[in-house]
Amino acid sequence: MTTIDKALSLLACFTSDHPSHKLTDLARASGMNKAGVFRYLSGLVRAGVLEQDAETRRYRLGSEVIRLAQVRDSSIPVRSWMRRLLSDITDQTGETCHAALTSQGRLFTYMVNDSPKSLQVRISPGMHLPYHATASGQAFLAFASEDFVTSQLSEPLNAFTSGTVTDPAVLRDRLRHFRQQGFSLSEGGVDSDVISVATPFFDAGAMPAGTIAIQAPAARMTDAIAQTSGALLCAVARQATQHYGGVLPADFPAHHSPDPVSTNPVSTHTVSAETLSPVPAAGHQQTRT
Amino acid sequence: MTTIDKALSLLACFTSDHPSHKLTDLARASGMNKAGVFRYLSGLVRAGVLEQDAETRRYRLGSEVIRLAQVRDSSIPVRSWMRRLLSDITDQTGETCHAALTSQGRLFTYMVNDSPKSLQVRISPGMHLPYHATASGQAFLAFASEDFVTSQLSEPLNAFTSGTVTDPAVLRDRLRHFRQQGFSLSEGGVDSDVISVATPFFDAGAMPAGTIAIQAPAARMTDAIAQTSGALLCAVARQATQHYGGVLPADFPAHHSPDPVSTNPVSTHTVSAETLSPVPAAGHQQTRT
DNA sequence: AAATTTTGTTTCATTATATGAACAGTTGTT
DNA sequence: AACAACTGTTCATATAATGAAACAAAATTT
Repeated sequence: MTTIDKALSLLACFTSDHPSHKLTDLARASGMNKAGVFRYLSGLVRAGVLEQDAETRRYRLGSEVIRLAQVRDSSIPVRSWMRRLLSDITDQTGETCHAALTSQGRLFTYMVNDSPKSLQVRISPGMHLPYHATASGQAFLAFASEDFVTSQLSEPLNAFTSGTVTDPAVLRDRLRHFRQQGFSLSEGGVDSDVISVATPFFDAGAMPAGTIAIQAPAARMTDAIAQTSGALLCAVARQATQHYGGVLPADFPAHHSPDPVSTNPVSTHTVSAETLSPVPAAGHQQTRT
Repeated sequence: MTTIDKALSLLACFTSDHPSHKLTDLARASGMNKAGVFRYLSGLVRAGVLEQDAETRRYRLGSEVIRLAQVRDSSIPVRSWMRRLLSDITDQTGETCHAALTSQGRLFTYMVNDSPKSLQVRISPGMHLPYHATASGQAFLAFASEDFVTSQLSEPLNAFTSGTVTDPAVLRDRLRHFRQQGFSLSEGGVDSDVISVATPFFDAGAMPAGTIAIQAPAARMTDAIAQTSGALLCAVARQATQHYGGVLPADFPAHHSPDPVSTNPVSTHTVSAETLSPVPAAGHQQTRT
């Protein structure tokens, strides 16, 4: 493990649930020496990736990460088309939906589109989604590599409700089924009385890059509606994959609903060499006020 | 210079203008050894901060930065209230406005709210704003530390148009005036025919944390309108500072327009220890290098 | 199609940097 | 005031970073 790995591994500790940390806690959590952690944190602060609260001495993420995220989004503008896709989904189903992205082997919510209804499922961006207990996670696993599934199902599988499936064998069965039908369905995996349907979208290597999911109160999500929602999600995932510059796996089902989502094409800003390349070795200019 | 510093210094090369890079270019740009840069990049890729295009071998920012930005925003929710402030500004003025944030001593656009008018000034988030040539940059400098101003005015000051002020002495005069009136005004500093008004908002140390600016075609921005806009911006900056958990410098002017912006209080989600974690005390500060 | 240049990646002996136990300084608490 | 908890610093030792050179694979030119 290099020094850089050790330093950057600290970043994984910063989550929505724990957005700031004390030095000692980080040292304990990471199992590394306090002095070393201090040096790493100092480096991260110098780079602007972290900043330190002058009063409390706690470390939190710095504004550089905001700049970086903005730059990332300017080259791979997921935000813009994802917003439209989610908004289309809510228009058609009336339910809350969200997109999740994978980073460092973990899945986290990326964007949420709330239902206009008064009884809605609450979810916020940046949250970690456990693979085994969420529809998104299961949709992801259903199309993930065998190795990845194995590694995830070897982790301790916490039960959040009495309905959480924690038996690896049962989960594997479900994943097979989900892969076949193209979307996952989870009833009360994290919250009782919430039913969720999800499907992954794919990167250039036909591996899942993230998921799109619909969540509704159990009372509103009948079997029939779940099936329709699943088909809708598959169609949306197809579009998302295309915009992402990815390719669908060969066995991704074609629910031949001709064009379930809006017909007006979203800006076809795919991730490709064209999007990435235009960097002539010239000086930068033309910033506008 | 530690290894971490060297590795993280590479991140500064990723900008809106150059969102992806080849190994060799990064080595040249950073003046470091190719093998070393390769190792650093590999580390950053392992951490998910960067990812490498499988085809082109180019490096671009990874999805981890998106997660981090989301986490940062969940603890310091600038996005939500900034969106409202900008939207209020455009409602009142009809012009395009934007917010910029500082990171690593540089200013970059953070959020843009476009004018509904057909002739609008185009600007995109994540762009680098030169201090000397933009209203935002000058507003920032006007309230920045003497050392920082000196260091910035020692840099080469590029002229983007014939109207760009590149004389440090003249700039210093302007900054004094801008500080006195609370907002800056720049005519055609980067684009001819664009007039821009800006004012900074502040962190807990009363140092500028970012800026808010209005931009309009020169034809629409008369002197009178510029003054009104400036006063409006000062009031908005006051609110932004409050939401940010900052304090105004003692000499920040009070344009006693009773309540120029909307009266409905923005969600009072100020940045404070409560937002940060289970730690008492109020307010926080940023360490500034 | 062959030759040449450019580029990403690996190797390895040398050297500088990371390491961590102990210490010092600070803040908050009993 | 003494104590506890924590952040930050020191320094001899060990380990990881370093960079020139080599290599393989593209890309470009001849």
